[in-house]
Amino acid sequence: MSEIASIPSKRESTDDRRAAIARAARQLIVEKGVEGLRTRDIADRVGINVATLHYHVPTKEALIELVAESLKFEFMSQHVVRPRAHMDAMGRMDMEFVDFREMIEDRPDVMLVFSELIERARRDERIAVAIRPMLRKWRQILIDILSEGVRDGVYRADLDAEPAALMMMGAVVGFCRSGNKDFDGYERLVAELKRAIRNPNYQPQDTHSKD
Amino acid sequence: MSEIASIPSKRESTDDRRAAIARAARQLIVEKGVEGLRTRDIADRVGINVATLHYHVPTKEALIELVAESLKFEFMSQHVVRPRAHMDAMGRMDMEFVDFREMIEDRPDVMLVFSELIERARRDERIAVAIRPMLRKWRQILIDILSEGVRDGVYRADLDAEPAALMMMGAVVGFCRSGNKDFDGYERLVAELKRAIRNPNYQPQDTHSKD
Amino acid sequence: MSEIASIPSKRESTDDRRAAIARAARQLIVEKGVEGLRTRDIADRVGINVATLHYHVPTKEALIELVAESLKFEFMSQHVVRPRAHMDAMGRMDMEFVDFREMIEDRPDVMLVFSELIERARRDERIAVAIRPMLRKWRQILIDILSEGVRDGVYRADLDAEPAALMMMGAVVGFCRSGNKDFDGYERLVAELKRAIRNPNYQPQDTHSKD
Amino acid sequence: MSEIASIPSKRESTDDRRAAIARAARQLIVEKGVEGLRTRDIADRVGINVATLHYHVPTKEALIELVAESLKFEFMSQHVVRPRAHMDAMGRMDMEFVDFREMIEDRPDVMLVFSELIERARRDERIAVAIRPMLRKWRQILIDILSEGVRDGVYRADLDAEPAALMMMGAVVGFCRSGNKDFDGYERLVAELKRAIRNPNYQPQDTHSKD
DNA sequence: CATGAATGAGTATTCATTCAT
DNA sequence: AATGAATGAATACTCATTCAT
Repeated sequence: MSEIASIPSKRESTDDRRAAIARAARQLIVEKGVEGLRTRDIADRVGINVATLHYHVPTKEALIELVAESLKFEFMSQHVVRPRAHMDAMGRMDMEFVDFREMIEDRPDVMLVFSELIERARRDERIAVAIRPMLRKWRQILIDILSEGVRDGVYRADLDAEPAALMMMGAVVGFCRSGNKDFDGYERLVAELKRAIRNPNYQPQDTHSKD
Repeated sequence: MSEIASIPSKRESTDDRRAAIARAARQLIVEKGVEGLRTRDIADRVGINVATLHYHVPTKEALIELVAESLKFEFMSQHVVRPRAHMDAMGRMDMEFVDFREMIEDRPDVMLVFSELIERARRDERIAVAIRPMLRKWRQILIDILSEGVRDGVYRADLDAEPAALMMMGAVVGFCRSGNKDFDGYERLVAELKRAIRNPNYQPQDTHSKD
Repeated sequence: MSEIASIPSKRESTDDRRAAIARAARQLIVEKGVEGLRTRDIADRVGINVATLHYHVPTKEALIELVAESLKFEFMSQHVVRPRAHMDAMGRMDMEFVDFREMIEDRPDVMLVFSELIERARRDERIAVAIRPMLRKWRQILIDILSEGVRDGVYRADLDAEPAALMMMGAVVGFCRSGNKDFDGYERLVAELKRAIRNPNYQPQDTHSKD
Repeated sequence: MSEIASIPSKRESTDDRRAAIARAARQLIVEKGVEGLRTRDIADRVGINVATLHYHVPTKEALIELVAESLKFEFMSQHVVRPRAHMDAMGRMDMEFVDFREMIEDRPDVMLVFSELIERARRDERIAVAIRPMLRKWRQILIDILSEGVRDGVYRADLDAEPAALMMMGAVVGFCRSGNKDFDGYERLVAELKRAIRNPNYQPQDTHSKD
């Protein structure tokens, strides 16, 4: 289940090996970037021979696709775990920010690798194919929340959901890219984003909210 | 900078060569990324031998620094050209957006290369040294404008200038990174950013605004 | 042939497997040459795992020997099938040409693989050991026929059987090597070979001819 | 001009290097076959680094083409050196055999490499492109001599020049392929070939022969 | 008998960099 | 200042072979 460098664990199933390889590759991408990624290093970290690596993942291209897929899986499963249909727009947006913070705290490699792959996707169609759906889905979730929020009056009436979604994504991705580990900074950014979209005239009449 | 006006050709060509090399390198970074950058390709594009390239720029590291410097020069000179001290915050912010649009229209490589280098700066301190001042200066300019705007009442009173600046930078950089060439999209984004920070109660005709 | 009739499945399969492997190997040698021969490809074509292939044929060298043996078997059995002792030299030579034509028509791989192995035999003594007897036997058969034909006056009196045999072998092997599938060409070649050796003064109606 | 393994000879011109590489490659093909040819070995024998080898000959495919070309050059220049127009068919054919013997004695690699490439040409169109003209030219020369000889009555009237040419080529190539260094054998073969085509009724002293 | 996984020893090719001219 | 030639150190990928099950 978990081989961290030192544990040799001979003769694993391909699925387990591929998972371990994806994990090691992601770590290494964080450390050295996609350009600094070496099959040898990955094999070493997994504790297998390079040839064994190639047995499970035939080419480096396939390897990067594997990384992209592993990211996609992790990234997209997020919204499946906690059902949010019953919440209002603001609540769901809050959940987004909480989830995101959780991610950059617990699995900081996700966003860094994601950012690397975004850069690479511009020139590599195969990466683009794996990355674009993630961006698209994220954007759509935000657009949906924002649109609903505008309809319900919690967000500015003049809010244009599409660019607003891009703005939010750009803001948080930009934060992660900078390598900033300062979570206060993250909270200040989130607070500002919330103010940027909220309807200043909104009266939380029936629910009588706290703030 | 280093060439003495009276000596016309022999001595100054190094600087010319370096400029040409920087230009070619930037083009190639756009096409293939920093990771796909090859000294041979640069030399070919400049029309010189690889050995000659190394004569002018000794190592690849120095080359990337040269690129970063050339970017810095271009990026930072922007705000020097047009004096803006006399304008109000909103006007200056508008100028920012116009300048930025001009840049991505006229020299689309600037932002793409910039984005590449941001990614690289995370692992390469020498790049970081060249890149960080640019980000810092940009952020400071935005913070200044935003702070002034808040003071003058044109921007939201509850606007937190620092994260707001990051938000704006992230939004436009994110737009460029996506490789989007749709300038309508850019204008929609800019419009949304303006609404995101503006003071909804601001009376533009009135010079001394009220709450 | 080697499996004992009463034991039906378990024991005989190794021989069957080896035969199937030899067949697949020969096909692949025709397609890609000995140098392009891959154990994996053979295993795939036979429908077994590479490890299984190695169980039946331990090394690649053994594999090539197996191919050579299979060729030898096929090649040398030819002259056993039809008893020819009763025929005269010319008739037996005709049979040789007919047999050969049958072979390159029905099992075109035999000569192509043979030619590959001849080339390889020059450097690989183990292959030479398997190939040389075939060449030797073939040459001897031709020498015998030619010698008899000379004795009987059907072939030129000044014919030197040994080099003549080499000439004939070289001619037909050369034809096959070229990858030529034109059987008219083959017949023209054969006709020329026959004229090249025949005794121009031979009187066919006369059974006991003298010079 | 001549670097034989031990002489390092730094900084040669590309043409010289390519010639040396072709020479070394041919030696190695004789020793280990095309399939056993290793870029490293060639570089070692030339006395250069592998990377230097690739500088002069970019890929292995190009290397084999270079070998084929070098062969072509040597093989085809043969008939240019000594003008033979004034000779009669038999004389010219004799010259062919003498030339050929000279070749297998002085440059025994030529025919061995040639034979290797013939084998390879069946699957590699690029090699075929270099090899086929050689075969074609050789065949044409023989056909021309044979046709003239038939016309002049020195060769059999029923001789079919085309297959006869193939027969002769096959015979001598077959001789070389066998790795036979026995020149007596060669002479016996040649003698037999001559008898195989000659007109038994030809009167040499008589200039205007009769049927 | 069969197989999925593993591996050592290659193998061509790449690339930044250096050197002699 | 410029260049053709040269090179060391990598690098992804291959392949026959082995091992545990």
